[in-house]
Amino acid sequence: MPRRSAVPRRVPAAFAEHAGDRQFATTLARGLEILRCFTPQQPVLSTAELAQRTGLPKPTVSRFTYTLSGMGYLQPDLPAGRYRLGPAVLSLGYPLIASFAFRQVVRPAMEALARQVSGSVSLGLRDRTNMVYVETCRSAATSSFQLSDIGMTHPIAATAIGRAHIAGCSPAERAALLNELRVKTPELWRQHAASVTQALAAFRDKGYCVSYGDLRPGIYALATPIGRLPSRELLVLNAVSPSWTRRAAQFEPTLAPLLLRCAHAIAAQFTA
Amino acid sequence: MPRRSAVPRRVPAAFAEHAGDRQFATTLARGLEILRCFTPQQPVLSTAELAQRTGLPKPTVSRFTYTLSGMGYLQPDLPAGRYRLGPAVLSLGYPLIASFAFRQVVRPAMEALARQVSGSVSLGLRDRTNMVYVETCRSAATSSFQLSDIGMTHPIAATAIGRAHIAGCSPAERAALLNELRVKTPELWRQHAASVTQALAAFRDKGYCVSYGDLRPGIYALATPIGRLPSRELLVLNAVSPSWTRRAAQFEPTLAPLLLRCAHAIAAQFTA
DNA sequence: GACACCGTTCGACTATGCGGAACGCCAGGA
DNA sequence: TCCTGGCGTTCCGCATAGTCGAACGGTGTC
Repeated sequence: MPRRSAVPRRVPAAFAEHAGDRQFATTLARGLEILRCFTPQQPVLSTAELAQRTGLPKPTVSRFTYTLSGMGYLQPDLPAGRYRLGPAVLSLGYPLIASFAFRQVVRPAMEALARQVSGSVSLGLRDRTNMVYVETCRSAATSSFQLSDIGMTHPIAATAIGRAHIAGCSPAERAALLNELRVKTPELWRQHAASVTQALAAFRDKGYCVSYGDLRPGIYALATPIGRLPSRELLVLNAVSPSWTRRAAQFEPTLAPLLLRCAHAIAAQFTA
Repeated sequence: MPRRSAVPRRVPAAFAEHAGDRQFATTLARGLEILRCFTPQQPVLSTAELAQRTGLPKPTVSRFTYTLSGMGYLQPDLPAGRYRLGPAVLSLGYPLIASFAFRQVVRPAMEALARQVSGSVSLGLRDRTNMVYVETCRSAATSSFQLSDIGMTHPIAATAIGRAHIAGCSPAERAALLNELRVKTPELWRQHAASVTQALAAFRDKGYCVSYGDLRPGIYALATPIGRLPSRELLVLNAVSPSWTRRAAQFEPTLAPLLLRCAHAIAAQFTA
């Protein structure tokens, strides 16, 4: 009688919120979660590793890797049973990235700023509680600790670019966003709520936001909102630089004017 | 008594080949097919349009858009019931694009070539029967007919970059690839088989491949293979330019040396 | 050669996804 | 104001597509 049917489906923690949501296509979400497991640090993953990261049983992972490989989103790697992302994942983003025609135009200004700050300079958009880079320029000397590049994401609350986004929102948007951060990322919110409040106050005076190693120790960043795309999304510019810990006091005075000048240049080319 | 159960699941043509394949996760594949419907020309799609393009019934599409929106891959657009790609689609490609560190290094050489040819210059990798751009540079004056950019795909058989890929393959790889093209894209193969054969012969003499408007009338292109990435994938360089129809005879003599010089420069930085 | 680990295959079970039909909404026209 | 047509979502019974424990085969190690 202890009917085996009681085996509860091992729901990955990430989708707990959708339990009982008949509208939510679990299989689709789980499959996409496979693709999300890969990182620059772990570009090749085995079935067992994917199973561990997603919380799915091995046979399920196996079926997904089979399907995703067939569609080009994964590529089998040697030794057998290991997978890398396939070039097809880039083609998913193409229609979106092609709609950002301004990227070509503003690159020189961003490259110049990247050289000036000896770091990386990016344009980002919001995705739920994250900022996603849609364009990135790096100075030749950038330490390759974590490579900034198109598609990189950072939590809004913990970063200068995220705080600048909040600052650039309308009051209504801002209220909704802050609430979303509080509810959906309580841990990050607890850590950074104070810095966020402070950043918003500072923004009113100075026109930019900062992060002094909030995401990663020793990495300092500045950011400022630029304007709205035709699709109404808010575009934000940042400049990130390591190695200012020894002269922290010089960081803002030196770089903030450069950032703001670049932002204005970009905004000008925008409306033009 | 005409039991309704006979209702055959309306299988989208794209997955006909997987009918009865228990290993293939149809729901995942269908959901991803939704994302593939978007193009630069049609960046916003309604439920009805998605249903039409995928061949799926409206309620199914609705469930997928709900799921994909929740995950950030789609963004609801106004008026209600319309969708755009969300920034999260870019984050799927990040781990892959970050692994192409060479992009930063070779950009200047590519930009120079793009200016020289008054067109676009790209680096591409193979995805099944297509080439996918992993980096693109455009001259300022590029006619924006179809915007080359990261993630853009082109069929192998119909393009210079695809033919150059074939030329750069080992004999065993080439045999397998040509067979795959014949089987999986019979229509394209029929149209371009002769040009492919010709291109391979020409490659042995000259070291590059051409396409004189094979994909789109009036668009001429050159391409040459560069070398293997650490992951063993073959990297290929192309240069595309419109507006040479009036001086077709000048196209190759003028641009081919520039392309080859750029390719060698890139290859050098590679092995270094 | 035994063992440990891993990835895939098998198969029974049923929860999950499916999709026709109904519903509610909105815009345009009479 | 009331139709009408088109669209997107919701509903809900059905059965199929997904699930996952267990078994299997392959590989590397001691």
